[in-house]
Amino acid sequence: MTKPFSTLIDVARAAGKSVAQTSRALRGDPGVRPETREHIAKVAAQLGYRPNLAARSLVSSQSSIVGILIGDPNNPFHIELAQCIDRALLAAGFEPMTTLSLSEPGSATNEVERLLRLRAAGVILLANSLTAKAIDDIAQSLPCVYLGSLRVSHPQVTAITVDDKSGVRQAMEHLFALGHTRIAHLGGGAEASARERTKAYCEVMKEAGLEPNYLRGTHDAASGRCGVDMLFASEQPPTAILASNDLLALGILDRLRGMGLAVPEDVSVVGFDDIPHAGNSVFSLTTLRQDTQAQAQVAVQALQEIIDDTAKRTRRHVLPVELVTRQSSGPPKT
Amino acid sequence: MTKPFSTLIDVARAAGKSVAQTSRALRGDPGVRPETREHIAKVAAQLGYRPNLAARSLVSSQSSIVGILIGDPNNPFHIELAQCIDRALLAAGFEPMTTLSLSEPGSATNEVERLLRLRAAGVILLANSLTAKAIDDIAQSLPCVYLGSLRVSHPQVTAITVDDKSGVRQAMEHLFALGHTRIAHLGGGAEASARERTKAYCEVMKEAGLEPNYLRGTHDAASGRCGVDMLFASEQPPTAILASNDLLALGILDRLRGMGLAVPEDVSVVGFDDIPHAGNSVFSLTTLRQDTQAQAQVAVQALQEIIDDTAKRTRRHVLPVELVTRQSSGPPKT
DNA sequence: GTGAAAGCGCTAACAG
DNA sequence: CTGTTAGCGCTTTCAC
Repeated sequence: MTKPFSTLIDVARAAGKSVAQTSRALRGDPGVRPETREHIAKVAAQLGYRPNLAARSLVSSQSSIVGILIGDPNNPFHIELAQCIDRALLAAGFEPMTTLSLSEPGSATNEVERLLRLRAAGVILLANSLTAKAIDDIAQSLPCVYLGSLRVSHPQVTAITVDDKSGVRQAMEHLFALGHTRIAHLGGGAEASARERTKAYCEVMKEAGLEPNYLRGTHDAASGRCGVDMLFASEQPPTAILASNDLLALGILDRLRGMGLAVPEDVSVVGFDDIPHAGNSVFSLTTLRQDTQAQAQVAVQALQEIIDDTAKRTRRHVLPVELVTRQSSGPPKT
Repeated sequence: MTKPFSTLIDVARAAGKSVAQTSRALRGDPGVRPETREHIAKVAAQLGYRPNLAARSLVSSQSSIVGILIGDPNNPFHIELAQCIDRALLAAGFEPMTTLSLSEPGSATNEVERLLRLRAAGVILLANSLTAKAIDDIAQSLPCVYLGSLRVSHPQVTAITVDDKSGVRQAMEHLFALGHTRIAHLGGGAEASARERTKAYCEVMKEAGLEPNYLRGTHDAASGRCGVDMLFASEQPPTAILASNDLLALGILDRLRGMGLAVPEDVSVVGFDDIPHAGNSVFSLTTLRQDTQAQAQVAVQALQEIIDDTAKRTRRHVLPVELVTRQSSGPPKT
């Protein structure tokens, strides 16, 4: 157990070549004769040689590790997105390093600190409810791409955003077309995308000459249940509810059912994200689908550009969303 | 941007001390005068010094990175478990590195290869459906702890197992007590824990003088739906179904509802894991709760022991499960 | 094409 | 308690 790994020197010696040439050969550097390269490769394989990433990182003063900071691990949508990013990162030659334990306060800072110590190549932030200042700080200390809406006031951070406004509009027009007017909205927490959606809801309602009726909670099922209780405490309950995300919508569906209200007969519900569960026939949730693949692709490419310092002026990428109509929405009873 | 990070030498120079002493001070090594330590710490903080983990790893020839290989990222239970492990690892001074993209074939091997290049301290495998041989190979190349059942024939791998047998027995006794005799079972895929549960089901049925009636699929909702179709194609459908995990159970519930069957009036359903969704009133699933915290704790401690080479003979840890009774189980109709 | 040699930032003996 | 020094494994000039 004294020397479990063979080194470049071992390989060089065994191949009868110099370390320099061995290094070049193994890395695919052009300046090596094909037969030499092949020979070295064979010897390396034989010795079970594995490059020591730490040594490589030390000499090049940066590693290929890229952190993925998941905003909410309990949200299947974040997991799906993270998976796509993981894959895209791998394809681009990075070492993805996902962090799940972002629940504790200040852990994002801790996580970034760890990435900094690792001399990570960059970090991808998934819809974290971080303050704009915190995101700025991170972006300043290492290449960073943020997925999710971001207040326009922060142009120095590269953000991949989904078109929240258009999504909300699609959903609302769907409900209007169905004949709804008493449309309530349950919003999310501190994430900028939650704010955007709530804002868009208010806009659309006002445009239609209707009074916005909304509450803000957090992006989880519990908040959805709670929201229903509050919404239905009024004497003029809504006939449709637009949720800021699917988890919230699932909570709404759950409570509605618990109260003996039928969906969509008594109340229509629309979500946002299209998480896997949403398609279940128990829920069959009408929702707004995001293209996670595309988001991941764009995010990784944007990160690469920041790292290469070839970042274009386009520091904001907006991707479309698409309405998926299922059983949870229908015409109002009256 | 030529030198974004200050080094130990910078700190030493600024503090008027030697690198050795600076290193010791910053690491909390005993041989440093308190005031010296403080002074160095202050200077380091001032300079925004961050130890280069790569350099540290290089000289000590191993890093503190520990990989977490999630078996199925789409299973909330795995995510929850991974989160607990992440936290436990962090608390033990390791750098957790979770991998989500384990869906592709052979990716576990790739992932391990990456960890090896990183000279990772170890790896924790979450209920992967890896072959016994693959797990053995991994365990041989770096410290490894497996969470989930493992065939007894592989004593060289340290495994943290939940008491599947006792869990199944609890569930079955609950159903027996309710009056069920036509109890079917939907099993999981290649993971050893799935096999264990199916095996236990058969045992208990036979003990009760009943004929086992089961199908095996995979640990996901789709498989559950499909299983229901097959189970109810017979002229003597079951009055209760024991699912190998909650995802499967959720799929069962979903299809049952789609077929117009009431739960638990027409059919009782019991799951395994107690994922967050299981408690929703839409599902209200009777299931077997696992103590993820405890599992994580034990896993990290076991890993530590392997690394320190103080591993005891106890290479197998079995943790209890507890039946949580909810609305999805009740007496049969007849 | 190829090789020799100079470090990357840090820890761990070894001396004082 | 403190400082000097020798590498850890690798990439990278710079010669040949």
